[in-house]
Amino acid sequence: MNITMDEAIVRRSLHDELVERLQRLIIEGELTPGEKVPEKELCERYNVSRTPMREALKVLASEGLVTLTPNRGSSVTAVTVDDLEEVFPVMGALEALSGELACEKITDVEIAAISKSHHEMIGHYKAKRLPEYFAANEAIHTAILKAARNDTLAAQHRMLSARVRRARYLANMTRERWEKAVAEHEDILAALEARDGRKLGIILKHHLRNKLETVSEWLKANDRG
Amino acid sequence: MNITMDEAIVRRSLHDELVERLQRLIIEGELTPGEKVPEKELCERYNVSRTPMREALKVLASEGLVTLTPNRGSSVTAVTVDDLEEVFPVMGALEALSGELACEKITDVEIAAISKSHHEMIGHYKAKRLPEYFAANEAIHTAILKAARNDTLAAQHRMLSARVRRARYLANMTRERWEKAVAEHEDILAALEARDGRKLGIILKHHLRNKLETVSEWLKANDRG
DNA sequence: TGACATAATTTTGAATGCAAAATTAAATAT
DNA sequence: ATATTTAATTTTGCATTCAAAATTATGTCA
Repeated sequence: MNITMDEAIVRRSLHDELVERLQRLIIEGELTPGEKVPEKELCERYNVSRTPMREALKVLASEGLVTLTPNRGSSVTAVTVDDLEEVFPVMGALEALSGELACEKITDVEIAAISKSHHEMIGHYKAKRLPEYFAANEAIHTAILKAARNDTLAAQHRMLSARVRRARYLANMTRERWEKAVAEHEDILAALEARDGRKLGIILKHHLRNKLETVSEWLKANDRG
Repeated sequence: MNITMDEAIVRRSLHDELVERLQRLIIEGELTPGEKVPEKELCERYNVSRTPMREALKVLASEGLVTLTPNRGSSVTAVTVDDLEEVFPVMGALEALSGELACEKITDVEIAAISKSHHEMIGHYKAKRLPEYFAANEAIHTAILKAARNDTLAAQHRMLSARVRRARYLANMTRERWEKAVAEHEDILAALEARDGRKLGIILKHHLRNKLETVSEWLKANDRG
């Protein structure tokens, strides 16, 4: 066998592991939208048989990352502007809810941690370190979601965010947008510290809408879909 | 073979068909919460092999209807009060959004259809025909969701509603609650006809909260969770 | 008899095998 | 040469098989 085994899987159920790995491949763009999923190739790469691979693909399909066409396999779902305009309102509703719930339940310790991430993020912004900025940003949103203490909410959000994260990776922000996003984050932290759930919900929804605009402008410019 | 074949499947992909059938089994309570899913039995019943059955179970697991435990198979996820209290806020947010979007996009024809269902529902209420009432009720909510023109939203809602519908089946309403629900439906129709999205969103969220109370009271009374 | 160990059985997870469908390649006719 | 069959190949969906893990049954000894 002439296969590189260095990516072979060891722990827990294969299909579960595969779901995660394929998700990453799609989100990070190694598998590009519209492309047919090379089932056989992936099986060889991860050194698994088709059974767990196909199980994983079924799960990804139910999450909307992959599209199954009867008798002709699976392809990576394309991210179109239309698609994003569907997903974002739903995510917006979920984020708003997460903000409201978080304010009810968040602890001082958690707020402190978010505040820390926030200031780190500002530092990365000022130094124009985009990847680190993104990481801190994501940490904040994840922390808010976690503070909402609702696994169902978190799961739904995670599913949708997988569908758009890919797009977010590609679209880079203009100077003004970035500035605006940072300003919004100041409001987010303030609302959180004031435990003003309604306000936080509204801000998060707006914040997301701005992201949508960034991304969908980019998509329209670099049309492919 | 000593198996009744009358439930055997013919059309489209087996796993897809199975997802639907198992969902029904769970929602309608033939498979009860906590119970281990009798994989082999179900395979025989539907006359399929374990491969598509397991694919279907993986999908249901990602939707939260069943729980997979490594090396010891799948069991029907139990609906506890805690669980419901997680799911309902999320559904509430989605329903509110569906109300808002529906008001923006709904056609006069669709409103007329909903109005018709509404009046039928009132008829069933007055005649105390509970099952027919439920059916008309569901038709209305489905129509609103459809009018929102957002497949992502519909899909998310459908997933969550599967998790609670089962509970709704069991819990029957008191006279006052029923009356209240009908009154709320008058408001729903009115907001829809006025195309007042914000208002409809709020009403739908309240409406759902009342449902939660009905169901969770029942669950607490008949505790099994 | 009851606690523990050991063997038989069942269940589970995943690989392999096989037939039908789809795709590609080759061949024939126009 | 181009369109149209026809044949070969690949891919897909599902059944079957197999090994490992878990469960149950049986046996042993205090």
